[in-house]
Amino acid sequence: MDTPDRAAAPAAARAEDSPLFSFIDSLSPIEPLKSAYSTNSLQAYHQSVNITSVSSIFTSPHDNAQKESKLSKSSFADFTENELCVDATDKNKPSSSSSEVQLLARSSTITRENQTIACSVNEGAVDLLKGPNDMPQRARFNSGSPDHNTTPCHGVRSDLKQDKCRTLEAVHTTKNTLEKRKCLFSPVMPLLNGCQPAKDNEVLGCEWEDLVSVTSGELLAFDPSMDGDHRGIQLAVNNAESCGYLLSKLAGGGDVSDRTNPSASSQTYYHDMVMGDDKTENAQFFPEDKKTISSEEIQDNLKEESVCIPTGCKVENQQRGVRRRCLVFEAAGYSHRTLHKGSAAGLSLSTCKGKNPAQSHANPGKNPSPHVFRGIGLHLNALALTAKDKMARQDPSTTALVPSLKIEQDMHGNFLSAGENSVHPGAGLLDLQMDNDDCSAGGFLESEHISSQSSSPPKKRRKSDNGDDDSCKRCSCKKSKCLKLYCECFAAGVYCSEPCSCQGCLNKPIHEEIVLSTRKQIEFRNPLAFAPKVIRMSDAGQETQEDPNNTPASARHKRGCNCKKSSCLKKYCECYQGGVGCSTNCRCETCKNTFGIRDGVVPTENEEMKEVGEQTESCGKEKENDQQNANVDSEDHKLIGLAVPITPPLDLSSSLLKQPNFSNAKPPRPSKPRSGSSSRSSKAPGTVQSRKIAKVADSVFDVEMPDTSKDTSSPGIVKTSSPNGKRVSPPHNALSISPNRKGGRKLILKSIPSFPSLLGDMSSGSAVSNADSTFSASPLVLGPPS
DNA sequence: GAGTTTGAAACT
DNA sequence: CAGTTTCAAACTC
Repeated sequence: MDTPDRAAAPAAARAEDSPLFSFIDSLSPIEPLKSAYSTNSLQAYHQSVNITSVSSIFTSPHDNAQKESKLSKSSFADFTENELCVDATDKNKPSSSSSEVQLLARSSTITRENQTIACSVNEGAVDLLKGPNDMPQRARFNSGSPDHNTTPCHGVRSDLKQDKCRTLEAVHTTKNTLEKRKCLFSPVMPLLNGCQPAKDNEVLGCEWEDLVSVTSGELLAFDPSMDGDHRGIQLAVNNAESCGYLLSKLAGGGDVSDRTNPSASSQTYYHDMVMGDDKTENAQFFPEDKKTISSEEIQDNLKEESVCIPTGCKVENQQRGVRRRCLVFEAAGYSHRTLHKGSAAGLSLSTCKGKNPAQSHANPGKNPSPHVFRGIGLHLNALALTAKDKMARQDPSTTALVPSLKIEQDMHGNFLSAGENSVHPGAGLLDLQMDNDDCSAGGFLESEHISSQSSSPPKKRRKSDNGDDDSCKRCSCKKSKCLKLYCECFAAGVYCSEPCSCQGCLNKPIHEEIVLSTRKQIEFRNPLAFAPKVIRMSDAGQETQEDPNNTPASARHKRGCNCKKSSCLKKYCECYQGGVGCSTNCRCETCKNTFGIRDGVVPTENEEMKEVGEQTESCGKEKENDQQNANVDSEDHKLIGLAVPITPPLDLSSSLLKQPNFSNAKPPRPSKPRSGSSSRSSKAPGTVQSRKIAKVADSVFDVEMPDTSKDTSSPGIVKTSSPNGKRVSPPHNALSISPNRKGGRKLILKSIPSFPSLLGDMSSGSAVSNADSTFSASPLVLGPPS
């Protein structure tokens, strides 16, 4: 089976490529896309929107490039796999019985070429797996190469990574795709904001180049010769005008696409970015034959579980996801390769990439791009769970999935970060989180995919299959029907699966509508409900610089815990559970969180925690207001940084999409204002916190929200947060609506927006949404379910 | 494995 | 918005 497919697909792809190239150059390569879209049955409306927007806009090149790239990626992946498999001997793709095997074969073949890359990736991946949360990751990243870090591979297992990375340029393309997306966003952002063109140009140019190069690369990937073409394309793309145009179009793309949902425009955009790409990948890249094949293969994989792909229509989505993942991996590896190669041909690529990598390398913290990819800002919840899940995954296939998941995350992250990147370097922070979270996030994604795939209840998620972990445990809900946040699965945006011991569970693909509607409701009530519980700043430039170790500490619990008896030393404490130190948002009474004490609590023990250093800032000692303030600021900054990266997307989303949620979104319940441990909070929670918050808010806003947002600093925010010392800030509000909260929450808020975007992607996809974000977002965006 | 504890989530 | 109840995870035995 495979062989023929392979042959056909590659041939087609190549054929397209050359034309595509020309098209791209001329800016009129839509046809292929159409075909792809047409072929893709997924979401007709989404597609149409996407297509229209894209094609109509300029995107021809970009879109095409992106799509193509994606397609090419996927196709590459497939091809590579196939080819490799064949070459390697594993030809047995037959049933694709073992994608892994194939991968391995590939990897073996390719490995030589990309040894360096694979190694780096592997390292990162391995580390990640081991230490989802903490420093270890950083360390790994740090130790590794920033690039590696940037590579989405984190979550991915070494095997997979290697495979994919080795697989080829495909990897590179993937990465490029991400960058592209970023570029798109970034440019868009500036345009929207009317930000500096110059920077934009650079960024855009670079990014675009990357994108283009990527796309082209993807397309071309097969043929090295393509590089030259890419260059040409890149050049064309490079034009700021084009970029701006594209961006404007993208921004405005909603108009075109909007037809259905105005709010969806942004989403749509995202969809286009993600889904569209995927689709394109699938469709375009793969000729129909290929598609069918791919789907079949996927199904097979599904059976095997190695690949989590849903059957039927969903299959496409999953495939997308898979491919994305593949792409990501590929991209990561690819990028590395390119770097290593430093080939002249690579110039085009290198320039673009060069920057990214360079940035990343140069300033791990800074470089958003790389980091960005990783972290989407997905929900920590998912992270925790997912990470475990990932880990848990027994099947090798799972491993593959993991990577894919990461990829998706990365993708999302890219989107989110993209805008940010251009605007703020802070994106890196997000990335960091993502990094840490990657595993989880990836897992989450997987789970989703799986769940979707599995539409069968059992597959849902494998959080704890292995049982490794703790976090991955499955739920055992009895009364909530797994439709409340009580349910870990639901909270994580994952369908319940076999491992779950829940009763009367409605959190299954079968009840997707119910699930989505419920999600909507919950989100409506609390926009942050599905947001990550913990924000990690792993790499935040600042922190990183200070101490890699600090990372964990830097991470903060979004809402903050309200622990009374557990002293934040048990899993009852979300902060502790998330491996992060308590923040000013926490209302814990006797905080002894080893990851970082909040304030008030003296770190007798804390001292041990290196983190303390970091945290100390936050934990602070509110008592020492001044110092605290400074510290807080630092934290805030961290948070801000995180938020910032996300923000751009938000802006976009908010501006374009403006989901009802945001508007409606109320500030989530701020957790009760408990006096919180800190003496202070009880006494003058408002004052101290307010101060901090104000500062933070200011800084944040400064960074994030250039203009309007600052209003957030408005007293109102303080109020909300004040009582307990925690700040309650629903991300959503911050975004679109309100200026209510700011502070640390702002970060969250920003991140939130990202969700929607992601959702969009996911939503378009199959029933199963992605991770939390998808989940939360999807409903919002799609809105249908309710 | 059952029971208790805990704190978040949900409700009023 | 605050207080109470419900819930399921975390923990203990």
